[in-house]
Amino acid sequence: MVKQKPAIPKGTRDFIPSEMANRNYIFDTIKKYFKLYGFNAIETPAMENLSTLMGKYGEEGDKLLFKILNSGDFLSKVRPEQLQELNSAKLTNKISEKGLRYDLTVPFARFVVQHRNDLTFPFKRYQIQPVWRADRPQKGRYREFYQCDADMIGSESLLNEVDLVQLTDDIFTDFNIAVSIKLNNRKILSGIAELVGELDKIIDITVAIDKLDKIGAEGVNKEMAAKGVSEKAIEQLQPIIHLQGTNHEKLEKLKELLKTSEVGLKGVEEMTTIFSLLKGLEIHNELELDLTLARGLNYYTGTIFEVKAKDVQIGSVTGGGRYDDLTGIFGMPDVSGVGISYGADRIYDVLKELDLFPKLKQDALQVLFVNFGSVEERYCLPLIAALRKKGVNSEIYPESAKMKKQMKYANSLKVPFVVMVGEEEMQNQKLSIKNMETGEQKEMKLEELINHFS
RNA sequence: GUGAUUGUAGCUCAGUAGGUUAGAGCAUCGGAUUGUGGUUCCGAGGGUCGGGGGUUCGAAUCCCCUCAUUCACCCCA
Repeated sequence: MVKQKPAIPKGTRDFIPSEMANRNYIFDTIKKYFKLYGFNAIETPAMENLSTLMGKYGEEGDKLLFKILNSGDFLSKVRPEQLQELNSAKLTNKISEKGLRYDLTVPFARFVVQHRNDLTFPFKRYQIQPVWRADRPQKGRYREFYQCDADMIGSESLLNEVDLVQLTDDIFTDFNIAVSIKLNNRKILSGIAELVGELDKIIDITVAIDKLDKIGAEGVNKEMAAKGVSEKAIEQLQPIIHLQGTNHEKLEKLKELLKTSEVGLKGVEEMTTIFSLLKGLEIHNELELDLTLARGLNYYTGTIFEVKAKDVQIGSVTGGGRYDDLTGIFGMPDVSGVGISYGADRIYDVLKELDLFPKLKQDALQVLFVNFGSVEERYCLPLIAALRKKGVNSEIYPESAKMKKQMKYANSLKVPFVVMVGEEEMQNQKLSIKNMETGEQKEMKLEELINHFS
């Protein structure tokens, strides 16, 4: 037999118990706040019909979808000349009709339309599940990762945006991660594009402006020119690229700059409202209107969010925004929603790098019974059952192995107490109990041991 | 998709001006110690040197191809 090297697909990971404890800490914390803000849990399947997923994430996103081969003889419906053509895109349509979900928002939109009769609007849901992207993995980027989404749908109120900012602030404050919460508005971006007469280049412009920190103003201008943005437009964009000051000051200037654009002004108005509402609240993290924030996902139409950890070099840990008509394509038009997605895996990386995981209390094994043989086993089983009934995690070592081996096992599992019941203890109706931390050993009755844990 | 990086034991890595049977630490198993762990000492098992081809008397080491890895860009959580 050929030995096979154990391996898992690129960009995926296993989690050992100690890592799971930390991951659960993240999920539990996020879940706690989701509930606190009135969101209810739902789940959707790992796979969706490709027709549901395709075309929602932009050209790049479509490429990154994991597609599932049809079951059975998937080539039976393909004509030989179609195979000859060697056109992957065309052939894919014939042999694959399902794919792994790319995010939780689009499946959620599908879910809302499909279950509209069972839901009360405005509807608030949270969803913590893995998503898959056929990206090239690198630091903080995985092919399978968990998103923790909170969305509200069926309400245009900007109170929802304010709520999501507060939620985000609460969550990262709890994690003790200093973050910068960046806000922008697609309407403002549209207004800017309209202003300079390059409506179709809006994505190119924002992507270029997004690189301001990295390549400088001159680099940004060069990139825009390379993408075919006219010289005049670039000239007009300069005051926007160099926009500075407080959020309030920026909005005031934008109001002036965008006075000829209806959409633009609407966006400025929305952001002004949001910032003004937030002003009356206690927010612990940095809050910034960031015009360079673009977000590639196609479906955003209003406010967009992004959260970056201040002390760790990693992609954004959270992102989201408002989508005015994501449900329209599934047959339920004019329903606005807004949502946000926390990247559990990146939050994990940040917490780990900053060494911020709390010392978790031991919820694993608390008591191990040493196994001395078949007579002793029989004697111990009811004692263990009694301990378990009292909620004490206990077990007996499954074989009557050497004492040293059993103690070593207890030690590596960090079991706080080891119970020894041999001939002598059975006669005295007592248990020898060793405290593995101090090394102390005492004789006591079962009740005394139980009391120790209550 | 583009550009780099690295591939040697289960894990982390030494070892290259080409030269006998390829090493260490950790982990595992056994013993010192047949009812006492985390310290110590002794010992054992475990390797197609990522794969294929080439150069050479001789390749982990040099050359070519290939696969994988990690990182950056793009994009994103």
